[in-house]
Amino acid sequence: MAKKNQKIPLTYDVFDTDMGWVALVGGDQGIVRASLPESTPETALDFVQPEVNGATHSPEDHIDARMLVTAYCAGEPVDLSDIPIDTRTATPFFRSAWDACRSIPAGETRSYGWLAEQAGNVRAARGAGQAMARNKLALLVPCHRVVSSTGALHGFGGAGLPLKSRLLSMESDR
DNA sequence: GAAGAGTTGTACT
DNA sequence: AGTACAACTCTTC
Repeated sequence: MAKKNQKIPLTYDVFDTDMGWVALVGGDQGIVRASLPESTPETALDFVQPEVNGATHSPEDHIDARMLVTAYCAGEPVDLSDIPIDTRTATPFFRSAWDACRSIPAGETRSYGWLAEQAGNVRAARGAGQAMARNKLALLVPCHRVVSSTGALHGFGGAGLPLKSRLLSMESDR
């Protein structure tokens, strides 16, 4: 008990969606880490590998999250913000940025500047971008709805860019 | 349209 | 505590 590092019991789950396999890792407070839809469950798990290490496979604990994410990937207008997320490991700025990002309605896009302003400082657009970059909650935080001020689809780590475009198209077409 | 400078925040050493 | 890095935005050529 000397350490104040409270290791909460983590549980993970992997399931197949219309877009691919998604892995979720969560604790008592909510989802701690989530992966993007991948071609194979192995890849999805690899995305959350640092968290899965030591976690227990408990699909029952993420039954609602699985249902929501599955519906979302199928094109259903579900509200992913219903899924509880645990951002205790992140800084207040990140938390605010993610919260603001979840506040963006489906089909709409906001700029990093807007996100930064919601988080506290409009000048912190770069920091806001980093908040999205370090976002561990993938689909749960609609970071794909955040674009640059000029409207260009920036960043998204490469492999996520096509997915971002696809998600935007799906939401916009809806 | 393209290039360069400026600011803020996080992570690592 | 200081340094390095980042998915930005704005001003100027």
